[in-house]
Amino acid sequence: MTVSRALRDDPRVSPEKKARVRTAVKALGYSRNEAARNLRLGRSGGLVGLVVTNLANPFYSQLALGVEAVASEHGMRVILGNSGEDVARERQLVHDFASRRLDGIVVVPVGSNHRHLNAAQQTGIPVVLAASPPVKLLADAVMLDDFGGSWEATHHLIEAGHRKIAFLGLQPSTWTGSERFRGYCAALEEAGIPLDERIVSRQQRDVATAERATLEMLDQEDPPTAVFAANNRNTIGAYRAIRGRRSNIALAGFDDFELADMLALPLMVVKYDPGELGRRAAELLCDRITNPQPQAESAARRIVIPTKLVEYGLQ
Amino acid sequence: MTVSRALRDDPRVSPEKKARVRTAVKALGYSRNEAARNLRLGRSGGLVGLVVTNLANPFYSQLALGVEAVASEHGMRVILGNSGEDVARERQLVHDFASRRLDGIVVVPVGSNHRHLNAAQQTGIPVVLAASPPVKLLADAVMLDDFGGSWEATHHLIEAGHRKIAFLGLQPSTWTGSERFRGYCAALEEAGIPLDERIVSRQQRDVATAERATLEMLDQEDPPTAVFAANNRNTIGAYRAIRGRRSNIALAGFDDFELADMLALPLMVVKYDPGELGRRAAELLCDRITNPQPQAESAARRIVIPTKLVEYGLQ
DNA sequence: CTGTTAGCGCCTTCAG
DNA sequence: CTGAAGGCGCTAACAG
Repeated sequence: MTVSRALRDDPRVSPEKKARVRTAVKALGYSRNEAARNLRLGRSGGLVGLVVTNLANPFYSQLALGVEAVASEHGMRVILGNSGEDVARERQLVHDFASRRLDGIVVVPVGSNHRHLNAAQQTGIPVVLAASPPVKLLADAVMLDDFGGSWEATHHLIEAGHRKIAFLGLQPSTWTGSERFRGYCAALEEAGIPLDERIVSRQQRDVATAERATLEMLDQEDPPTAVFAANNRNTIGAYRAIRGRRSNIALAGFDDFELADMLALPLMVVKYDPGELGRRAAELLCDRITNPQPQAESAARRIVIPTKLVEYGLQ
Repeated sequence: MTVSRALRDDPRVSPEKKARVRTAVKALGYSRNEAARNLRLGRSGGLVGLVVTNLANPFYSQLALGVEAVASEHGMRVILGNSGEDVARERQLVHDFASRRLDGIVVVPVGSNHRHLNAAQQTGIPVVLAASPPVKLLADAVMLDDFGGSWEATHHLIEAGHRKIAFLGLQPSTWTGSERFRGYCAALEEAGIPLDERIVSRQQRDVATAERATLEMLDQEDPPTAVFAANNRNTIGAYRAIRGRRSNIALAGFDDFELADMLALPLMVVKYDPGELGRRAAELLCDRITNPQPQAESAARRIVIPTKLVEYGLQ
């Protein structure tokens, strides 16, 4: 008992006894069981969970770095979960995090069904979404200007004279997949260009499939003169295809990426700071953790990270 | 009690009752407190710590992904710590992990002083090093063939006729910084080429400084005809410099990276799988966790990941 | 098949 | 200033 008190620096223990405790602790190699302590104190160990779909994608690793940085500033650590684009795995991770009684969770959701997040939230754990707004859920979220960025890039291609602009995208069921396509469609519509389904492909999740999809389009009898790719995987896949075919059609893509400015063909990207996405999400989360409020009373917050169109010239 | 049993799938509970429990659990949003469970079972929370220097570098994010994957297979989660190349922060992270009683720690150490790891190990937590061997420490480690890879790349440049080959590297105090330089030196020595300190620069940790260092070399009166860069940051920095100057000197670098094969100048890289590094490290760690042995009795294990020289042609 | 007892390591509360 | 009692949420071992 006295040791317990000494270790947490209780003023009721005399300084000399504290010193004796310290030396004994060091000699015996004792260290307090934080898990038991936290159980008794009814609090969790200063841990936040982070669920991303694919850490190998620089977008997510930069986001993770941002979350880690802010969490660290608040004295918290981050538990990492990689869902690998698998909804079941995401659900499992969130459930695991909830039963570990983490202090909060940041999720970049795979799909559009967020019921499993609801369950976690019900247990009193704050949840913040990144890159996608909550569905049937009252939760804070940090998002990108998906629509605006896509619209701007497509609009720019149109202004440059293109009328046959292909779209390479993520699955329509995802928020970003849908919003970025919507931005593309809106820009076409404003210019009076009808949507041509033959040059729209929306199922690519990696570079290889994006490259294949682009090659198929290039091989059509009436190929596009430009491509808008909805994320960095699609942009890089499209670049590989275009470059491989020695084609010189224009390319624009959502997401900036390393070496984008050093490629052999000009490229336009919708740029933003993925780290900022992570930082803002972690800030919202830490705020919820330190100022817990009844869900009903406080409205869910939304933060939108702006995007910027950047043109990389010929290197 | 019955719920407790049902949840852990005890055969003594009837299937139909289990079903009732499941629905009730779902309805109430209950989830078992893993901390309390672990406390009772006398085991720790199934968490391993991972300390990396910079998650924004794809090398580390791929490594982290590998660690996460293997840890997951073993039913463990990963706590992430980004040291940001700061030794003090690394020490702090390791100490924090130790007092949280994690089941194990994977560290990519910043410096060459590993005393703080010793302290963690003393508390009975297995430690595995990645990318660098332990110093004054009995611990498992997974490493790259730093020397061999660097030797091979430099040797290849020499065989191509180069005699003035610059070296761009990490700080000499780090293991990789030292080993990769040693490989470079050995290849030069075998070819009877004296080391020219004017074209050796060993302090670059990021792309910007690497680019600057390369530019300085290119501006020398007797510039190198080739560059060997000791990691992906230096290679990309060197590429930017060379391309920016419209120079066409040869470039080789340790680490493969995305789009390396799509650049406008040919490039040679020392390729290996960073994910494999993480996976093997996590495997060693999980083995230590499941088969705990007195330190003294079991020798520290070493795994070396092979490298392969790859030439990317002109795109 | 289900309930009771006891205790994991710690801390709060109340006596000494 | 220090100790004893009780309990955080869970489960192994033993009844019933």
